Amino acid sequence: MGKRKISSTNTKNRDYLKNECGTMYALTLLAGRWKMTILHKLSKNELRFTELKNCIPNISDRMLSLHLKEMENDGLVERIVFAEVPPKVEYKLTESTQDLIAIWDKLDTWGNKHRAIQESEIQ
Amino acid sequence: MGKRKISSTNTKNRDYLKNECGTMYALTLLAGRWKMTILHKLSKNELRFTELKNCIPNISDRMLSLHLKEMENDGLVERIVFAEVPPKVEYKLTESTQDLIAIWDKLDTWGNKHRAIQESEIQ
DNA sequence: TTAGAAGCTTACAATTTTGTTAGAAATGGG
DNA sequence: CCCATTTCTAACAAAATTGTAAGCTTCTAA
Repeated sequence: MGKRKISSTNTKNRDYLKNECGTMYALTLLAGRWKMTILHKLSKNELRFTELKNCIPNISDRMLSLHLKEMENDGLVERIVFAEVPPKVEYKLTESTQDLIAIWDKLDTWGNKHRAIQESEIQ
Repeated sequence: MGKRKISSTNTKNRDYLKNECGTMYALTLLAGRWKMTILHKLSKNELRFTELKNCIPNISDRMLSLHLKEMENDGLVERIVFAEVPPKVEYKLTESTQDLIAIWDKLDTWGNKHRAIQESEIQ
C-alpha cells in the first residue's frame, strides 16, 4: 500500500497477474483490508471522511486516507471538495463502481452458503 | 499465510471483517496471490501438483503448496491421493466452488470494462 | 488565547505475505 | 549404488501491508 520496490519478483508477479483477466484485475483493485467495507458504506450514500471513520470501527485515519486515495486513483470513488472551513470532503462511488455492487449480492449469497457448509462440516 | 500472531490488532481486524458479510468472507478466502489463478486452472479439469506448477509461470513449490493447503482447509478444493510411487496427487474444485466460477464471469466483464475506462482516462 | 473541528500527512514499528534455496521420502531404472 | 521422479517441507530472507502516535492547517467559538 505504501511504497513498492518495482523491480521485485513480488511486484512483477503482482503485475503479471493483474493483467491475466478481468477478474484478477478487479480483485487487485479491491484487495486492501478495508476497501470493500468502505465501498459498502458508500453504496448507500456519499459520506464525509469523518463519517466513514465513525461508521467503520477500528479503522485508523491513515488507513482510511490511504485506501480512499488509491480507490480514487483506480476510479472506484470520487472525491468532492467543498470550499468551507473547516474542510468538507465527500466521497461517493463512481458510476462504474455501482455496477460492481450488483455483483456483490451474488458473492454475498455464495459466501454465506459456503460458510454454512464449512461450519457444518467442522462439527 | 504462514504463522499469524492471533492477538494482534491486524489479525483482530481481519477476523472482524471476515464476519461482516458473505462478500467479505468470500474475499478473505480468495485473497492469496495465486489462489484465483489456481482455481481458474482447476475449473477446466483436475490437475496434479506438477501440472499446476507447469501451467502457472513463476509460482514456487512453496506458494503452490501453501495455497492449496489453505484452500483445502477452506473447502475450496479437494485433494485426491493415489497410492503410487512416485506419489500422485490430484486437485479438483469442490462443488461449492464451482458455483463461484459463474460469478467470475460477471466480475471478469466488469473488470475488463472498468480497465478500459481507466485506460482511456489516462491519456 | 486556547481549544476544537475536519481532513489529512509523516515517521516509524509491528505483522504478514511472498520468495529462495535446499532437501526429504519412497521406489524403479540403469 | 546412483539417479530421477513427485509432492511436498523447513529455514531463512525480502518485501509489502497494516497499525500507532503525533502533528499540520485554517478558521471559529468560548
